[in-house]
Amino acid sequence: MSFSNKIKEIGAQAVQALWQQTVDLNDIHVNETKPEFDGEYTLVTFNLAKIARKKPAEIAEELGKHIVDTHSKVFTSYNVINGFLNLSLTDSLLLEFGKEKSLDTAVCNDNNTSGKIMVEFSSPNTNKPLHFGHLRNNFLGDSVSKIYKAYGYDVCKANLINDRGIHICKSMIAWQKEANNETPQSTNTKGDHFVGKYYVKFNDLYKAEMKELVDKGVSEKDAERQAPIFLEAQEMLRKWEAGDEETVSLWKKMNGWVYEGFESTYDRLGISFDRYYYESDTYLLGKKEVDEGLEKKVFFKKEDGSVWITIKEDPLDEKLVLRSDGTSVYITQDIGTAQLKFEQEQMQKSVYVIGDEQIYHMKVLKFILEKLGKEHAAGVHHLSYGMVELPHGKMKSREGTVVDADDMIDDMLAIAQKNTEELGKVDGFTPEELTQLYRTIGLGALKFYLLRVDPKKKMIFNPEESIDFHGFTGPFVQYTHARLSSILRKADDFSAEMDTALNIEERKMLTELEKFSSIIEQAAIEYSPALICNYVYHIAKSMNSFLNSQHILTAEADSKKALRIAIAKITKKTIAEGLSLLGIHAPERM
RNA sequence: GGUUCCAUAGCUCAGCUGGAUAGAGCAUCAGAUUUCUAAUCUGACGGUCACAGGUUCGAAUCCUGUUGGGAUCACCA
Repeated sequence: MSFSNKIKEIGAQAVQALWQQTVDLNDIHVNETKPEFDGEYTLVTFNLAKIARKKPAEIAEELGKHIVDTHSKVFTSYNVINGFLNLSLTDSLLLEFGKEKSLDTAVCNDNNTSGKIMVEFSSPNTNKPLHFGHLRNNFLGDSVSKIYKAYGYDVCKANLINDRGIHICKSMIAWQKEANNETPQSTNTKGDHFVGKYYVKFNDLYKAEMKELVDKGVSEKDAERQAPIFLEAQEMLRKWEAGDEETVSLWKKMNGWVYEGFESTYDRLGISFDRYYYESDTYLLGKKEVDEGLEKKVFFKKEDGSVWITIKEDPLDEKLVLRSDGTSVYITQDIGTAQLKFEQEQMQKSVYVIGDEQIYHMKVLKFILEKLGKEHAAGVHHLSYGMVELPHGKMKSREGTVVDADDMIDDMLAIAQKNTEELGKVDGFTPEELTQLYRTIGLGALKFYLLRVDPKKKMIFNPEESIDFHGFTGPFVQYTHARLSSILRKADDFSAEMDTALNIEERKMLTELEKFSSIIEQAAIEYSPALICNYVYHIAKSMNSFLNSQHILTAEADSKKALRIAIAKITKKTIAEGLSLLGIHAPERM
């Protein structure tokens, strides 16, 4: 149990003993003590005033005395300031923690909540390559998966490929019209970029046709629907759903190109999945669910044959679940996918990492699943995140105004290389190790940059300003890890009893390090890798400061040396494990 | 218009279920290296927490309203 929870329990027991009142653990407020006061943890007593019917200062005084008297192994002393009860932990408690965690095992192993969770993320469209915004999705999903695993869950990472629909047909049409049978191989282009090029091309053609119609006096809205190339795309979707051989084989060919491109990007990012779902498989399941829902009167059919659900009566809000021509829409396949997922994994929680522009869509999906009486509906959670925007506005693949993910990665690796070379830190590495190091640092900077911001906030990325390597960044944390590794290598296998009086710096480090597992718990509950970023940075910063004033290898006594080596070891492990929850590697040297 | 999210230092962001004098990084300025990795450390400068009310011992945090910005409300995905 974490120190903080332990103190809450002790506090509650003390209230019981002193005033014969039962308090909920949530009503015992325990904070970190502000640095200007003595102590590590502070118990807030204002809200206990009613229970104890005394002034806060008196409560704090009595509680402090009682707590320190009855738990002398945990607390050494207390002080009361303005009604705040500051408690100091005993050296022995901190030393015990230090001894236990400096053993050669993982630092975090005491979260063992059981349960199964599926995290769906990435979920790309097969008509365009990944851009910078998608990276946020991928990193978030990957990190949340890792956090839940550390939290004690059985995790299944899922990728739902949007491999069907009108947008795919658009790339196919443009390719048929313009490509003269050229392929990624013949043009030496990465498959996803190759196909993305034709998606952009379709929109160029589409726009030109629309303009022509508008010039003839057709309204813009009608022009959108009447443009011949748009009608062709619609026709192609019908053919595809009907199983037309030629269409399906073209579709397979072009999707194949895209998958190759995606795989290479995932590989570079160090991201993998346990299950892949394809909408081309699940949309039929969705139709089946819609049929069943019709029987159960959850849905209703309009005269033209389209199928709807009523979300709200007043004001009327209806949602289409099946088109009048019998083809499925986005939500149809989502209903099917949700069912398939649950049949396969029987998970309690199902997280969807999807941009916040789909909040309404996900609400509707959950609503429909509930109406259909699906037991897994309750576990559905939409982890939404804000758009990544450029200083000039949004990225739009249709218009080609995007920061491409592959280009971004290349840039980061180049910057990592440049910085390393400028600092003259390339000696002693083989060329292969250097390539690996640049990848570690470059990707570390990129992932940290995108994960450190609260997911629900939109973020602005200025491509003109490169991502920093100083301060609150991935490389800063990685550097601290490398620094500690270096010191620990020099420490060899030094061992000695570490029982010694702790100074304030040592107490501070150990107290901070102890919070790791509760940070993981909180990050899991809030689905927020940003909390891990903050914590891991905080630890790294404290450690660098610690190293500035506390000598490790030349400590004044063997016991001190042993203690500080232990602190260095725990910090190193905490950083490495924390970074790994973000999908970031911690280098031994950099 | 309905729904919903956001607004904190010049910039990018923390601030947990309300707690002590609102914190980091970047930028600017001034320092620290014969010493375990200076991709580091120490300090200075920088704030009407969008605005106005309310709740209470106590509000950046909760409630209401206002302003500004984003998203969404399709037989698109």
